[in-house]
Parts: sequence; structure tokens; C-alpha cells
Amino acid sequence: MLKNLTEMLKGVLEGCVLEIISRKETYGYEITRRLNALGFTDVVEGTVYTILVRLEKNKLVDIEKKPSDMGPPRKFYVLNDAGREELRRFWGKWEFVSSKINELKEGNNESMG
Amino acid sequence: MLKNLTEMLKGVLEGCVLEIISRKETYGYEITRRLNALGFTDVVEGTVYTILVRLEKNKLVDIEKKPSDMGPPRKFYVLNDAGREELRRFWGKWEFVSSKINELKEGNNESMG
DNA sequence: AATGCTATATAGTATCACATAATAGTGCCG
DNA sequence: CGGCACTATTATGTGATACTATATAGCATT
Repeated sequence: MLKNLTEMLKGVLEGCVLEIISRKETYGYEITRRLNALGFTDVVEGTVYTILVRLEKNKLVDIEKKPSDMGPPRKFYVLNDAGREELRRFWGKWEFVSSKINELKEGNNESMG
Repeated sequence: MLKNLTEMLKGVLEGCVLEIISRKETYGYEITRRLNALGFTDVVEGTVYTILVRLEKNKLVDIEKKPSDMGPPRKFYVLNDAGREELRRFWGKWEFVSSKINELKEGNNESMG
């Protein structure tokens, strides 16, 4: 698979985590597996947990601890209003940036002087 | 226009600069104007020059200094073989990452367990 | 008791875009 | 001439982010 996507994931991985949480209440370990299944095979738990800590610090999520019969207790995350608004902004940025980059890739040079 | 695209541009701005250089021999100031015209209005010269220094350090470009009748001399950049290969790899990564993110956005969840 | 899977936490690192400022050439206007 | 605007490059330092590496711990199977 493709290697070293690190830099390209900066600024989008947090948005991906927000999107995943928005779908259904979930927790760090499961989010990591979800990202791996998506194709981001090199993303590890440590990376996701730092993002989750950041989301909590920025008050974008509500948290609830629940027992698991598979191992230690899980911390479940749910988007709050601020989180949903942040997710909306993220997709707005993504639409903008990705469309511009694809424009550059396709060679649409009309905007040039 | 959209604000604070900084983090999302990490890992892609260098690729954009490579693509712009691949089109025709050009220099830092002009590349900055090109990116601004593309829509990345907040990108400033300082940012582009740090990228150009990096490209030079990584031996992805050949450089030629030429006089200008508009101001100080210009440093023109041309992709070499390594630069073209790096650009190819960049678009490969971009295709991969952007397709996966769009997949997540559209809600294609088949890949989930 | 050892291994493996599940589950979270955190200190430290590398990389990158960006802020800021300095330097310098050209042309214009007063 | 003096200042301003535009062109053009260089360099120092900062902040944000993904990643590395490690530690801790519950549960199940061997």
C-alpha cells in the first residue's frame, strides 16, 4: 500500500474522526480500526487518542464511559453542537481545498494572468 | 473566503508547487501569485520560498538565475527526473487520500466489519 | 504464566505552513 | 533627490499536527 501519508493526513485526520463519531457513538480503539479499514492502514491508536484528547479539550464531544466484555472499559464519544458545527466547517474546507487541487491537477489555467 | 486552511494545506502545498513548476520554468514570486489566483489567497512568499529551499535541498529541481526588468534577479526552477518522480508519487498519494476521504464523506460503509 | 487481543494514556519528535523581518532592484511621482 | 509601490529573495522563529514509543490494564485461550 502507499507509504508515508503522514503529512497529507495533517488537517484531515481530525475531520475524519469527527465524521466517524457523527455516524454513531464510538470509542478510540474502534475509530482506529475504522480508519484502518478505510485504507489508512498505518494509523495507530496513539494518533487517534491524541486527536480525541484534543476534541475533548476543545469541547466538541460529550463522553461516556461504559464497560466492555472484551477488555477494559471504553470511552464513548458523541458530537455536541459545537462538534457538529466544526464538522460542517471541516467539510466546507475540504470541498474548497480538494476542488482547487483537482483544478490544478486537471490543468484548468484560466485563472492565471 | 474560507479561513485557516493552514493545516489542510500541509503535505499538499509542496505538491502544488511541484505541479506548477512542472508546467513551465518559473520562480518563487510568480508561484505565489499563481497559488493566490488558484484560490489559496493567504499563501505568502515566505511559505513558498521555504518550500523551494526544501525542493532544492532534496535535489528535486534545477535552478537558473536570470535578470528581471521588473526588479531583482529571479531564480528559475525546473523539475529534474527526481522531481518528476516525486510529483508522480504526490498525485498517487493525493488520489488515494482524497478518494478515501470522499468515500467516508459519502458514507460508503461496506469496508466496515 | 504467557501470549494475544482489546483498550486507554502520554511524553517526546519531526515536519510543515506560517509570521515576521531584513535586504535589494526597478520605476514613478513630487 | 526622497519616498513609495511593486517586484524578488532570504532567514529566524513559532504553532499545529501526526507519529513514535512506551506504559498500563482487562479478558480469553493455551
